[in-house]
Amino acid sequence: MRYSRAFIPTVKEVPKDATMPSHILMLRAGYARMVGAGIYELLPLGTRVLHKIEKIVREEMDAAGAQELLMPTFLPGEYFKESGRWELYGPTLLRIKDRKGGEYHLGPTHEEIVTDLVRREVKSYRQLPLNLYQIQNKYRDEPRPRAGLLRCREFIMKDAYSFDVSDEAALASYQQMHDTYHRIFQRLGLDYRVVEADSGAIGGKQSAEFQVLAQTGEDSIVACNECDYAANVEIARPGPVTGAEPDASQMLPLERIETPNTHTIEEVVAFFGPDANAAHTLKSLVYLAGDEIVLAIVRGDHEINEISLARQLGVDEVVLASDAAVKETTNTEIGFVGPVDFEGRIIADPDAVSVLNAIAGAGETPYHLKNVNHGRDYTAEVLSIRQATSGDPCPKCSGTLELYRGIEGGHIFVLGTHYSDRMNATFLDEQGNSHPIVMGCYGIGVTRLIAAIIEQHHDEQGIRWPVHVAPYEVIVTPIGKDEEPLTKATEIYETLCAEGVEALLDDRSERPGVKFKDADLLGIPLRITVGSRGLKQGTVELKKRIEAESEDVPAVNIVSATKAALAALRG
RNA sequence: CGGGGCGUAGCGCAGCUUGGUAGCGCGCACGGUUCGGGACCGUGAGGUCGGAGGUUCAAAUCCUCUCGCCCCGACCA
Repeated sequence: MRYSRAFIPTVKEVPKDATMPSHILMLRAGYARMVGAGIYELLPLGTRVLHKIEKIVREEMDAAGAQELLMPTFLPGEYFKESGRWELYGPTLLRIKDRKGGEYHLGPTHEEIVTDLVRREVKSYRQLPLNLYQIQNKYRDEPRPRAGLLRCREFIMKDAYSFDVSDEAALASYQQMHDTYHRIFQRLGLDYRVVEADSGAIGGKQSAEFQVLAQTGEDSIVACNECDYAANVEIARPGPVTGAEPDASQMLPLERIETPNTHTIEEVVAFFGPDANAAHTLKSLVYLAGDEIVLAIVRGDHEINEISLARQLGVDEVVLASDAAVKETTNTEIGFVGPVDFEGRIIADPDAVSVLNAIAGAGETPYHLKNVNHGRDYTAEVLSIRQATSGDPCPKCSGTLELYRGIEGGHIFVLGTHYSDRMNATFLDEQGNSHPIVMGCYGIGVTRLIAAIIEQHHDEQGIRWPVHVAPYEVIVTPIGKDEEPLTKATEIYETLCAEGVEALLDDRSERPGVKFKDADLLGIPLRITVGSRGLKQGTVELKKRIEAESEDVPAVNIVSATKAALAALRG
């Protein structure tokens, strides 16, 4: 491709609405443009990267025996009604009425549609196992789209569905996808962790997330520094903690202290001065669990795990009470709620119970209590309800957990017969007996991965694509106003193209600085600079985007040197 | 949905407090000088000031409503 004819609208200034590196760079380097909140255009460069990722995904899926198909995105509502997700999905489902008033929606994921296909076409165990996948646009009216391509309302997903005759066979399919995903994520050049995760609204028994490590990620995960344990903090449990009751002989008398304007743990700690720290305080949160009001207590430096709390209380979810509700039920402003004299159910984390002479809200505005002790001043049901965090013991070995931020790039599930039961998808076994088909589903956020790769591969100057996904492998940059560099660069470019190298020729009549800046911004892995200075010695320069220094190469050898450098980058 | 912020030329912004000719930088077009890390000079094109209503002789500016976008939270494969 000749740059002078390419549609690569780069921008010098940082777009106002972008804050994350991948978002900023995709806009600045001309890979994408926004059309609406969570709705993006992929420009030619972005589309080339998309196709590179899709190619890797297809190769690995096909190698695993999965078969690609294409289902519609515009769907009659009946299938989601059949499974119950027409209601369950709520406002996230983008609903449409046709001219006759019929109810339709755009597909957020396709368990129902593929299950319908399979129940119509698959009747016998002889037709199983089966793994069907597609790569297409998905639609979810997210409550809060954000960060460019990381969370969109329209996005491209690879979704695969496996169908098996038994739980054991389904687990084998799941394991195969697990392995396939490892190969895909490795080929994409990503640093990632496979973590245990909550299976959420999709319904299912077992699931694992492929989390791309990035400080800007939305998800928090913990991973052991010694074994392979890793989990989303949504479900991670810290390893054994003592939960020891404080030593009664060291308890100090309770003190009530006026503490105006201390609504957060930080403010409380600041108020009590240098001796206080968050681990010495109790965080009290009022939750609605079904019809019941529950006070949940964790240590001030810990975060509560709402999923864990809900499960142990035996409810679907717990909802943090609104400011008004807290005031109504406790007669206390947010920030001053506490366990002492609280009338109602109190659940406390073991680490909170162990705190000796803690600082806690007094249950009265604007006071806090000093020297609060479990057993003496309040009594709680002790349940592990906090999120795991850095420094916690590993639940599986003697190692220590580390906290990471991650971007959910893929998620695989064992679904069991959740959908096949509801939709009556069955097969006949050797004896002619009917059984529900056992399913699994496997997603990869393809457009999200474009952003995730950039989050891991960039510097101050721009993107640094791994070769396997770069829109072009080489950019040939003639420098200077003379004819020779352009002539020579064109010759090199044409030879590279003929040899199957994906090359971009910067034939624009721009000054060198502009071309270098753009080349770095675009993130092309290799740059060949052709200038009259070098040509006098018969050399051109070869530079890797990920290295600071360039290398002089005799012009006659540049094609083979380029191919060698590409091979080295491919690893 | 709760909290905060922002909508003025393609992009980034000033102007608004105190109503009175719509500005700057980048980009774009043309001419000239330049040419190894986002050059310089000159000329020029380009704006219903997000939208609607109101106050006023007069609204980018004041008031009301509304739409959109971003961030934090809630929520969410």
